[in-house]
Amino acid sequence: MGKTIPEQPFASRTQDDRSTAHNSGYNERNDAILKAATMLIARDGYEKASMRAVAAEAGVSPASMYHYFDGKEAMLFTILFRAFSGLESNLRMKTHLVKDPLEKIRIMIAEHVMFFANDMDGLKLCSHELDSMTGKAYEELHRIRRSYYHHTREIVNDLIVKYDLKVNDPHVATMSLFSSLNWLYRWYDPHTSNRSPAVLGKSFFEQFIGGLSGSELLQQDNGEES
Amino acid sequence: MGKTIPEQPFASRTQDDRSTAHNSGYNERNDAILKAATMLIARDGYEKASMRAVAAEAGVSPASMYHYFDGKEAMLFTILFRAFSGLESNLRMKTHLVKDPLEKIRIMIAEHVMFFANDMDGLKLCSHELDSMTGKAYEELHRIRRSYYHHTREIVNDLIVKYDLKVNDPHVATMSLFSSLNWLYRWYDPHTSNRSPAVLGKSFFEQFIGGLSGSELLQQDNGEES
DNA sequence: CTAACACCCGAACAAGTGTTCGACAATTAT
DNA sequence: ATAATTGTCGAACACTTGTTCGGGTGTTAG
Repeated sequence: MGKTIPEQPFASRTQDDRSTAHNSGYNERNDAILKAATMLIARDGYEKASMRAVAAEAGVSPASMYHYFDGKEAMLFTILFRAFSGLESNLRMKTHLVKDPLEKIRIMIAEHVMFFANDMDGLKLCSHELDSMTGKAYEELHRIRRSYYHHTREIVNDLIVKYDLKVNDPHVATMSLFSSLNWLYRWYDPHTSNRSPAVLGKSFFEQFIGGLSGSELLQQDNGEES
Repeated sequence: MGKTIPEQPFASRTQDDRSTAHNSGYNERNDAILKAATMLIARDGYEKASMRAVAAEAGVSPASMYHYFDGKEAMLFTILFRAFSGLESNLRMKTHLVKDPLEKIRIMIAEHVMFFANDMDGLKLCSHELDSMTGKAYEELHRIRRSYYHHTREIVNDLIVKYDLKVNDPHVATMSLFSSLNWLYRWYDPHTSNRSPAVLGKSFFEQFIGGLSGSELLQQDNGEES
């Protein structure tokens, strides 16, 4: 019941102020901790992955972790912040010069799947552990997430307008697309599967467009409301 | 690291042997505990929802809980078992007499959404807390889940054969459908939304069929492989 | 040389965890 | 009435949790 973290400020940038141009060893240890934490939280969940276990995996003492991070939640925040903002800025970059919304949404799906393949654990945490955050840290991550959604949603809107699609419910369609992408971590492992990320992305793309366009199988009664 | 639960047998039936036809008060308390546990685990997660909190919510002392359940994991098992097997048996029942696979898949989707609307917390746990289970209990739940998938997958296969659909990847299509359904708890609340479960189910159905059928938007080059 | 600073850790702390034990009341069976 | 069983709980146990404290290194700055 009692909130452990009252209302931490949570500096937005993940790059730490502590690295003062000298001392190259700092970021190595910092990243080692983040890498260990990402792996263990992805495997065991945020609550079950203890600081001691993360410290052991990173080859550091538990006490030393607090030299790099303010606490456990701040650690998860850094992981999620990097993943979320990487996802969003990558989308912005890759679609910036593209005009056709059909091509834009194709790129968005392909890039998301690729991003997942390159950082499975990180994306799993984005899908599974966002609720472990509280307060302003949660709100900031949620903001980035919403921005990612809005960006995608605008592409979908342009798509509908340009190709004059009769879409039943654009919001449900967009949420279904995100569902497919966010659920990936439950069944798809690019290192094991015979489906490459590129092929999987293509399947998602075609299904999404087909779902938007509708099917000739459903032409028995059209546009009937009470 | 040490496994708290070595390899519990986990009797398959959730109805307890303790109710010997008399004593009507037993099941009341039993269900009150399960209801409290479902709510708190859905809200706080399995690890964070403590036995003491569940006991307080159910109006029972922590010690009394062990008169009804062997432990915390056994409690979650009962919740998940009821939800999973309810979902599966309901699907089997509702599609048993139906012939057309198109109608079958329509029913499957509608029933799943309805099932979710009637037990949001329970279905959330199915999507979010299955990994909290271990050993044979996990395997048993996983078995039911797989059975649910296989049942759905067979309908999809029949659908493809009967309507001669050119589906790129049936497995990916089916997983996308499950993604949409399992991701529901992240964004849809039937008590708040203006979309009724029936309407939402219809949208899902049409999108899924459209995704299977493909779109005329994608006819620029067809069937080209290296 | 001295002071400052980043870095690191063993040990401890307070709080919380799931679970068990023993005792007491209430109900049921004989 | 007596015995047995069921239900209930306060108190405690053993353990883990995130975190802090004090005191160490080793390196750099003045």
